[in-house]
Amino acid sequence: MLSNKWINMTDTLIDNLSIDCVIFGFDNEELKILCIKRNTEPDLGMMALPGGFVYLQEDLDKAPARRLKDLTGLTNVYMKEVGTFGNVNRYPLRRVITIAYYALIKISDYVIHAGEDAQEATWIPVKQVPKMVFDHNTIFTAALLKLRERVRMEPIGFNLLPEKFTITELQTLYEQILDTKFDKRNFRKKLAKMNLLIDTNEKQQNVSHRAAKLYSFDTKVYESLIKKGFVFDL
Amino acid sequence: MLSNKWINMTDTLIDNLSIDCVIFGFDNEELKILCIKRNTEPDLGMMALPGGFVYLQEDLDKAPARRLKDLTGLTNVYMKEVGTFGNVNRYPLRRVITIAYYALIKISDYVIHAGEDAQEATWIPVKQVPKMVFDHNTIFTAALLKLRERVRMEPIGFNLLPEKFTITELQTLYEQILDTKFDKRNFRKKLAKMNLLIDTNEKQQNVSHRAAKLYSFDTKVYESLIKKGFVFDL
DNA sequence: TCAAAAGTGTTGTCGCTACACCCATGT
DNA sequence: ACATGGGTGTAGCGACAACACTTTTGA
Repeated sequence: MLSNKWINMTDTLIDNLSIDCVIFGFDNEELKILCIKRNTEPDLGMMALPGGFVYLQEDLDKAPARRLKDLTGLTNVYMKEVGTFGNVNRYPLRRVITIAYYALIKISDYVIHAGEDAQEATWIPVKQVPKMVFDHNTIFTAALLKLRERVRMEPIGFNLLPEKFTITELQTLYEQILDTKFDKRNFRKKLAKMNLLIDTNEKQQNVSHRAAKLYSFDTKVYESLIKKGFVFDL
Repeated sequence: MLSNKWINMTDTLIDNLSIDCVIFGFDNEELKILCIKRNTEPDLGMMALPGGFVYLQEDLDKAPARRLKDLTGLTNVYMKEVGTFGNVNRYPLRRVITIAYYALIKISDYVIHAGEDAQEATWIPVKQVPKMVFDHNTIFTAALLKLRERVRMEPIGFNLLPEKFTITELQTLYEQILDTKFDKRNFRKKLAKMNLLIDTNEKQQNVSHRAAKLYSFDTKVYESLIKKGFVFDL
């Protein structure tokens, strides 16, 4: 056991080890990630993934959760490791390796909590991500690949959609993530077989066409599907 | 760009960042990993995964390759990242986070090069892995899960089998990795459809039963299968 | 001639894909 | 009434699992 009896190390940052977050969100049209403008040197003002350093007395996976909370106000967010990026010269000032994570959040939740962070954070469609600092484009690409891989193993839509959503929204989400098109009828059939959706008996409001039914996820079924390593091929 | 013009940093180790390797091998009967007895404190003499620290001037993924070469004499080995292990107290002396990798090697190759390393390295069946130091059992379990996941995406058998092998050996390998049994006929049928095997026109020697044909992998087909993200479900 | 593993086909079931029309709602 | 997306069923095909016997070889 480490002890901080003699020296208070709680606020000490490890300066050769950082974390970066690829935060995915879905606005019912496009899959997006949250980018910031750097407010420190080097490359002040350039676009970047939100990231930061790890405290000496902080478990590694707590660091991205902390960063995410600072930025969005959200806690208990779905978050997975993407991988490690450790080329010698990836960071210009000194040797820093970074651990990348991706997070899935509901944009609607984020909107409520926005503005707590001073940095300009913006949602950028994954198909229009600009040149970012350091190796952040590489990290982003790796994160998107991981998401595509994972989406077949776990019913991830759960984390990106609002509490109540239409089946078309769910289908659009999967089409955006996997960059494909699905047949509407087949999609609904497969989904139906999973017993994953609960009919809320509500409908869309104020749409200029037939209003779609709103559904929510059945958390129980969701948990058990994950547990048995279900393959979620849509 | 970092410069080592003024200080020679080539031999400087980063002391809060280590790598650990889960090295898988297959002896035509069981799936095994290579473990060592620690020859340094702490926990001298206990079983551990081979690992080490990273040089300041070394790309992160070069470190496990270097460690593997020191231990086995092998280069150009199939190697993938497992993940990062960074709990505050995982290493007793100080805060060290570790990046774990898994490697797939042909045991037959290893035997030839054995003995170059002073540490006692032993092959241990994955079903009989003992208590190891620190969080190495957690790392091993994560690596095995990754391997099981990956084995469905890439024809990994390639890396674990000798140049020439029988179909039964290949089947046994997959059964060992996934901890299941397959039907012999169905296994062979699916395999045949992939065009992945080349008949070497040779047979087993000195077996006290009907000798099996020896096959080798068709590297071309293998590459193209990987490229198109083939799902290798057996 | 026995033991031990190699090798080989068929059948039923299930899941997948492809495909086109009517329905509800707001303007 | 029209424009817009919501919602529904069927048929053919291919993939998969289950299943048992004959062949080769060495002892």
